[in-house]
Amino acid sequence: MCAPSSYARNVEIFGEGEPADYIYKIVSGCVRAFHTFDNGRRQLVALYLAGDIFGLDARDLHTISTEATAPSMIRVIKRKALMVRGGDMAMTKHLMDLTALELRRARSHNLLLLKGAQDRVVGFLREIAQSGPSQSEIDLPMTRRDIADYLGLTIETVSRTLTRLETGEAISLPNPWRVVLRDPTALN
Amino acid sequence: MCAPSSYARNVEIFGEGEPADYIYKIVSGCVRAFHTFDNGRRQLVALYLAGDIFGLDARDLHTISTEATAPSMIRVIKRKALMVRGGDMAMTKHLMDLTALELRRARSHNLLLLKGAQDRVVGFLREIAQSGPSQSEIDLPMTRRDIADYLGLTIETVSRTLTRLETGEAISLPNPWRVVLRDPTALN
DNA sequence: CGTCACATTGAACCTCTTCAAGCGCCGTGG
DNA sequence: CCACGGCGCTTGAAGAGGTTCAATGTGACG
Repeated sequence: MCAPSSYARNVEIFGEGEPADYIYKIVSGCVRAFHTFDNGRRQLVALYLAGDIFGLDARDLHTISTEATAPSMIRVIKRKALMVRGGDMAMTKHLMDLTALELRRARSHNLLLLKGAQDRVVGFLREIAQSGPSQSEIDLPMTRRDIADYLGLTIETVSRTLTRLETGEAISLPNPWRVVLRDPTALN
Repeated sequence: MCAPSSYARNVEIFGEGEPADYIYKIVSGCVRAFHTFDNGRRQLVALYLAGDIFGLDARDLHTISTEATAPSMIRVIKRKALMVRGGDMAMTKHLMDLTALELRRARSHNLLLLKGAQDRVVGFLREIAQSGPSQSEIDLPMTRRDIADYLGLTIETVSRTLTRLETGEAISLPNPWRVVLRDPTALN
């Protein structure tokens, strides 16, 4: 459709309240989707990785903001180019499936938010592992704050939980942005 | 489309894994949508009231179960009747808007789950108040367990929070299924 | 080499959960 | 008609898990 654009770390892709004229597909990198509260706190509602499509939540105005959490390549696609007059039914149906998928993801995220801190972190790791190329070597293209805001925890709890998993021989942390799953079954 | 059917309390409307051939519109009553875990615990992902439409989350198989929390009248509509061959674009677009709305609701529910117990209960009351006819008199067509499972709390905490709101003069509880908002502004 | 952003670690506090008991309502059956 | 039993709600006290506040550690970049 359109050549991918590149976004630097912490650069906004779209903001809450802006018209939703485009949808986005991540070629590489990572994007956070979040709400900002009055008190300055923010809550991530989703973390998108390579291959993910986002921007489908809105009817006409975006209800969330999005930023790159790491240098990213993102394909920007005009909505109107897809919903052509006369209607390509197959494409419309595909868009609806994608929205329904997004809904299921949001709900599975809900389930995660009701568990204890350890289960949340483990669930997060599984999530990221699935999206990545390797099942055992994960890299985290986001900060602890992003993870914490995504899981509804504090950065301290996330950090503590990761080190506890490491001392429990389940994972190892060569550096803060790299996780190696020692024993895939140990994440239970 | 079809005359509304009636469902008694705790009767299943559709179950996880069943084919998603229909969508549903509530005429009156209340429906819980939930996951059940291995340990028997369940988590409500949504509570639907009169006027709400549900069953849109699935591509082909339902990922959640639904039951009436109270005697309900529900209109059942065949999916195929809407997605007619050749395609009524306006209707398809409408379905997509509804799915996107559902996504936004799921996300706003996410936000609720990250707050303290009092904020969750208050948020829940506002939610129900908006769907009801009166802004100040709410009736709760579901049990404390439903509310607790919806908010990710225990029934004890829900109960305690409600009585604390009552002693704090914000609401009054003539009986367990009726809430009167004394001071709408006091819910802040 | 110093600074800044991010991550880690520790200790006190607070909220919600857990376990347990008691209450009120309503339908069933003697 | 009244007694009983079940179900749902309320209330209390002890315990666990996360948050908060504070200090330290570490790598990247000018």
